[in-house]
Amino acid sequence: MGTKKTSLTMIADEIGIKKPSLYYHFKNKEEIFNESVEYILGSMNNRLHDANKASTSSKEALEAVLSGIIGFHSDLSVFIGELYQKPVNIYPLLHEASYHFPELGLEIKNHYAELQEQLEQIIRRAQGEYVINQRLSPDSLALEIIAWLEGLILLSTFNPSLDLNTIRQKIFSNLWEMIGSRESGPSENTFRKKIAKTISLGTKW
Amino acid sequence: MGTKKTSLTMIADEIGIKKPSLYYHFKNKEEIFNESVEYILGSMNNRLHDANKASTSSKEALEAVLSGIIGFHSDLSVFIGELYQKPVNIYPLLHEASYHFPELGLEIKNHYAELQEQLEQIIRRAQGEYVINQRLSPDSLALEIIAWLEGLILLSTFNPSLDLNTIRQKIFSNLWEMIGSRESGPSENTFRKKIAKTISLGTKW
DNA sequence: GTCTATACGCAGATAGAC
DNA sequence: GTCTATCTGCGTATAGAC
Repeated sequence: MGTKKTSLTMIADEIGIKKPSLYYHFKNKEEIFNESVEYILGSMNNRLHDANKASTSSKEALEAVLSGIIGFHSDLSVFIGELYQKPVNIYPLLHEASYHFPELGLEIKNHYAELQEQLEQIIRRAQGEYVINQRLSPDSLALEIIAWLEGLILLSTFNPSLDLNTIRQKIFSNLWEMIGSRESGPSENTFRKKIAKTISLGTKW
Repeated sequence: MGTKKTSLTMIADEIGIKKPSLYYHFKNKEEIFNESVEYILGSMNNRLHDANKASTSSKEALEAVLSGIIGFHSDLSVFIGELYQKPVNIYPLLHEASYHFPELGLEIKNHYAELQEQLEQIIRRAQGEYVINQRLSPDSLALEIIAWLEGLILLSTFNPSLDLNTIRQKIFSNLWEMIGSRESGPSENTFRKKIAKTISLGTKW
């Protein structure tokens, strides 16, 4: 059944009750597991929703969403870190959940789909404002940004010296250096057209 | 102790012997776990070494190393997939190993450090050849490429429709679109200078 | 080298007292 | 709501026969 590494005894000890008392609140271990995952997904979604709502420019929106994901994981780390001293990565948990319980797997897939769509919208807006390289397809880029960030979170759990909160600014500026627009928008295009027109007019004369 | 999800009974069944016979070959479960992780790290390192050796251009080298990582995970998936029907991601295994056993954790850290250094060298070479954007710092970029790829592998285990082997070309071209050089290198710069010189000579006459 | 038999501990889970 | 007592099953591990 569910997370084999976390026993009911551990859970009971942590919240200060005895093991059998858990069965008053939950049907079985699977129910504890399911509700935990749903709670985590719910609070992550809330956070992303708030982040997107509060920001104005497309650049700000993208950074707010990514900061939201990092912040969420940091909160989890601190929350659990007081007991086990190690930062905790929730992706193995989500992976296991989606492996064993199809309904949860579906919710997790939906979570990713929503996140991807949210990023896609921000990217399209940013491309419309000539802030992001137009040659990058929004759906692929959204997926790759999610992968990039989750990979960084994964690596930061391996490597304690890689603290995402301290290098956040550096990471973001690297990201913009990579995905930032290479053209300067329509203003300069019309400027170039004007020059070309002037030159062609000039050669005619 | 080690991987709680995989019991000795499962291992014994899989290789066709009885459970107690495992104790003839290994001292205990921990030894099985340790040697497995070391075997995996070793074969991954061999693969990366071969990939880097066989390639000529810096672009080829980078793609070969990344393909090596993807290929390694695919092989693992097929290898285990015949029994459990699901692609397997080794990062949770590495994570657990580094969590429980400090010596293994050190080896895993070294593996990542080597990989990062290998990528860094390729990136420096590519920047010297004006193939990769010079404004990206090689160490950060190496780390972020590793994160990007591991994130993609992680997501592909969640989402079966995301098959890295089929979209490999698309991923790579996106990567180059992001990190590719924005300047044209000294060769074209001198070409431009020559043109400018020619024009100025022309106007002189 | 591989087996059967067996020891011991801890997991999840239930019954029933307070 | 929380507890003590207890059940059952599976885990790792060992002893000793073939």
